[in-house]
Amino acid sequence: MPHKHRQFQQYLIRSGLKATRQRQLIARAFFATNTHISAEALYRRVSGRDPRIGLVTVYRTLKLLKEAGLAHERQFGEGRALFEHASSERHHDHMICTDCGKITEFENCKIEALQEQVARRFAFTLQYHKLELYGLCRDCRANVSRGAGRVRAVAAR
Amino acid sequence: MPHKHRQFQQYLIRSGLKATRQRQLIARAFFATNTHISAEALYRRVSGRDPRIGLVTVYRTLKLLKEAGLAHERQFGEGRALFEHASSERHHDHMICTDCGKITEFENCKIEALQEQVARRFAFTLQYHKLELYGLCRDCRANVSRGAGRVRAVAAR
DNA sequence: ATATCTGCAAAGACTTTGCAACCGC
DNA sequence: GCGGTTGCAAAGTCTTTGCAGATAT
Repeated sequence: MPHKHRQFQQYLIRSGLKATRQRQLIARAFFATNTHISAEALYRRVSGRDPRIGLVTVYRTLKLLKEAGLAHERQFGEGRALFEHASSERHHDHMICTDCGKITEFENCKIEALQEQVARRFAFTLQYHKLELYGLCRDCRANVSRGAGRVRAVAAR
Repeated sequence: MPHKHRQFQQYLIRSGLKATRQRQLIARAFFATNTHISAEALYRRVSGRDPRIGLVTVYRTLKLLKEAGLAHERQFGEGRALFEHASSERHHDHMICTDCGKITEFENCKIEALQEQVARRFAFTLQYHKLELYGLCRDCRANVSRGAGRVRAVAAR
């Protein structure tokens, strides 16, 4: 997807910033992911291609990607932040497996409408919301019910 | 409310732990709050009564309160954790003012039912969820529309 | 050429842990 | 007295910042 990468380049130019080798590499690695990724995990990926890149630069580039509107930062109650593509996708919420850590996205208009309703009742001006469902994903549920020796499949972190 | 305090005492005894002066003071101060409070803020409150108490002891006592089922720890995307009474209250969600930080609790069965429905559709076994609505509370909304020089009323932190 | 970047190390915010002195029971 | 506790300091985790040398335009 060179499209997002071009958007990033344009953002850099527009802002008088430089399209350095590191930024290109980090942005490309980020756009190549299709799930939520931590700064640390992204750092490990780019380290494979250029071991001299620092974790700090990854943090700084993720910040730029957010400013460019190309990345969202999410806090799922664990310590660290996870980043996902922003692009043109619509709003969505998350379902997080407490066993393997897998994150699934979903959206539900009815829930959103009810949220608006609740806010109205409290004379609250809704700006944004966060809805996270925690539980066992299909696979982990199967493993548990099978009583299998669960291997905690830790996702790329 | 000496009731919760007694529950805590009983939990300590049952667990072979000691009801020290510090624990009693911290628990009492916690039960005396009626809102969400950070470890730091609670520490400042007990410091007023006994300046020799350490922040570490506050953290440790909050952990005990959680284990006793008397406190819940919440992460609202900011850095630090906030603690609230658990007691016998039913599940509820939160509405957080992005201006003054005020936290309002609410519950809505219809939303909960829809969450179950979403989970079912993904063959996901729901364990718990987190729903947070962010926006302007009634007061801050009024201030903004009035164009008043907003004073960011920072809650006890 | 020069203003921006990088990477290191260090700092910062929040929370936990190691340890010697201390104190309920 | 014994074993749990405290408070200090130190460590740990995640993220940001200061700075001298490096680099894009």
